[in-house]
Amino acid sequence: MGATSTDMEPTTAYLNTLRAAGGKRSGKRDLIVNVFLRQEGHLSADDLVDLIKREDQKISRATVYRTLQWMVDAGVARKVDFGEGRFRFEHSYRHPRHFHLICKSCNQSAEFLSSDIEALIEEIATARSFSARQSVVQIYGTCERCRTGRQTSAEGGTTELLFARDALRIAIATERSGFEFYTRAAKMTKDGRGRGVFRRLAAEEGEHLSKLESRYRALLAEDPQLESRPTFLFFKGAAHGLFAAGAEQLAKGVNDRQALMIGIRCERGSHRFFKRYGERFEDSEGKRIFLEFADEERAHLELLIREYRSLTSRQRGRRAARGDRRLARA
Amino acid sequence: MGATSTDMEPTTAYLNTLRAAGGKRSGKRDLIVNVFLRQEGHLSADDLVDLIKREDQKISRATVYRTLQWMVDAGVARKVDFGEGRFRFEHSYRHPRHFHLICKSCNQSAEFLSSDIEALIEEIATARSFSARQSVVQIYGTCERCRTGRQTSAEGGTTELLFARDALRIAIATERSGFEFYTRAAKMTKDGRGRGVFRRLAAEEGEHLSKLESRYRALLAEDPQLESRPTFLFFKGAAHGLFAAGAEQLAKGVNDRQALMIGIRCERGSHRFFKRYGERFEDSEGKRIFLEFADEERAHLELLIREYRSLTSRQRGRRAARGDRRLARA
DNA sequence: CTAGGTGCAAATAATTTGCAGAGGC
DNA sequence: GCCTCTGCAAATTATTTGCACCTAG
Repeated sequence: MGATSTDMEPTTAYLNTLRAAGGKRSGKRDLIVNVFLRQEGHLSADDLVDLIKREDQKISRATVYRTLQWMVDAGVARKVDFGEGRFRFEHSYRHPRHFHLICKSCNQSAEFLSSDIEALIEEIATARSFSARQSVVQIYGTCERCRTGRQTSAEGGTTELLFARDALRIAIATERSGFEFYTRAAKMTKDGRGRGVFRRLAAEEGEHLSKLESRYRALLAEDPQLESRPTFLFFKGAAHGLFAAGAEQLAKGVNDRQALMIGIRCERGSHRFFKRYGERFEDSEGKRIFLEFADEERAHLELLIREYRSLTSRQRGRRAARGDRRLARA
Repeated sequence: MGATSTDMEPTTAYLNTLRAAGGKRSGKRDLIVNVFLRQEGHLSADDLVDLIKREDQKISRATVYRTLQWMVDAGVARKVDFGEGRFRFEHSYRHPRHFHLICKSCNQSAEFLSSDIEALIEEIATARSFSARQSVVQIYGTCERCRTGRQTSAEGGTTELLFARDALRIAIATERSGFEFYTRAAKMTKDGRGRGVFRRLAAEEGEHLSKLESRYRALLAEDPQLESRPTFLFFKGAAHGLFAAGAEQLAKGVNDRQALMIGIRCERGSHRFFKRYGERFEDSEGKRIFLEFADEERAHLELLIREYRSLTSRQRGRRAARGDRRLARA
């Protein structure tokens, strides 16, 4: 029913890309694909047949099934199974893989993503030496609306906007703790050159932080209710892991080499996180934010690694010099 | 194919319980249930029909379906959906709810449990004010055997033994860190009475630890390969969370009240964990271990809470006394 | 005797397939 | 003209149901 694609252009462009990729031809397949992409939510094959019938009486159920299969192969659609004894389909355009909350009472389903769960799943697969291609997480139960009767707090909104919002929130939290981390590290580093590196990184993080904050404000302008909508992307590491943990370690007192080490670990962790999610979402604000970020973190990472190498080689040199002196004394 | 129920007695006893609960009568339903319970793994309705046909030619497919439904209602079986377009069934006797690794290549499925994932799922459901009744986690991909061709490291083994093994491992790790925690706490507590409490708890944890260790050895005797089988129950908190985190906090230096507080938090956490998993597994070694444990932790918890109250009331008394003196001076 | 259990065959429901004709390039 | 897509109807697969009959309590 919803049928509100913000604009039609990207859809067409997107389809052309896919048509090329799919390698097959088009006829009224286009009609089916277009109707499908106009919908939002999870359609059963039958739902789609009904919708198509409104525009073309003589379309066959078999064609709809065949087109659905084609869309799945082409990557336009994903087949999802809510245990109803039939499959449903959701489109994947500007819509990353995600998990589901499924209400047994109204049969509606809500979506979420949890980096923490994904990380655990990866760990488990590795521990069992299982090579995971895809995973399904479904929470069955009763949604708020069905339980309380009344409208729930600002449901819905495009996944695209929600993803961008959460991406930005996480990016901001990370930048903030990165900024703190480098500021603190700069204060406690004895080596003059290392101090310079940390200062420079702190400055960069600070600058990027303000850019992100203004981008966040711009995003809020697009949908006044955006801030009150429920979380889509869960990631505990954002605020508490990564740099925050690093900052805690710093507080315990470390030497310059250790500080660099911690910085490297933090940057590597956040680079991985942003890369993973950046790659998941084709052509969207969230993707751009994450990939830019991943790039910046990679640059920092490289800088830190260079600095680490330089520091250890200088230390080795000094140790060698001391050794020479010791030899001379002997 | 497997068909190795360690002993037949518990199955029969179990069925009697259920028959009473189910409220319905038995005929060749018993045959179907028995054949079903003898199998292990995930059977499709059709697999079961084939198996039954071997023992009774004239049994009807419909009866098998009806009995399967009855078993699900009675709690003997669980219906699982691996997205094949049909359902499979697994029995729940001595077999807690769990998650699945599903190999797309050989269609075999392996089981696991992750307390960490479950905790995250609960958190997400709460954040979205969704009341979760049940959740599904499925990892699709390729298993080791299909990938490497050769036999994988000591696969299989009853879920029951695996669960008991992992339950014991976690219990031992927890006791160990609990022991360390209380030993350290006793050392640094100034208040004489509080020190006594911590010492007593340390002694209890130590004693229980050795009991658990001998139980673990006994378990290993039941299946020589047990120790090399893959992990079934994943729980990061076991070693690193709970008491270990508490011990770390202690190391930073705290006063007596704070030490009690930390102890309370740790005991509460482990009590919850053991209760949750203890309740999940009916009539098994794993269940007994976990519930005994939950009980012991609860007792400790109560002791700590009593001590905390007593300490704060004594402090209040002292503060009041100081206040009186101050008033007298004025 | 009577509620529920059982077999058999027919009904559903979701999805797939064979085949002859239509359409794009 | 060739290759693929499409419609239609029949086939397949998984599961359920109506109905007459049977059986345990």
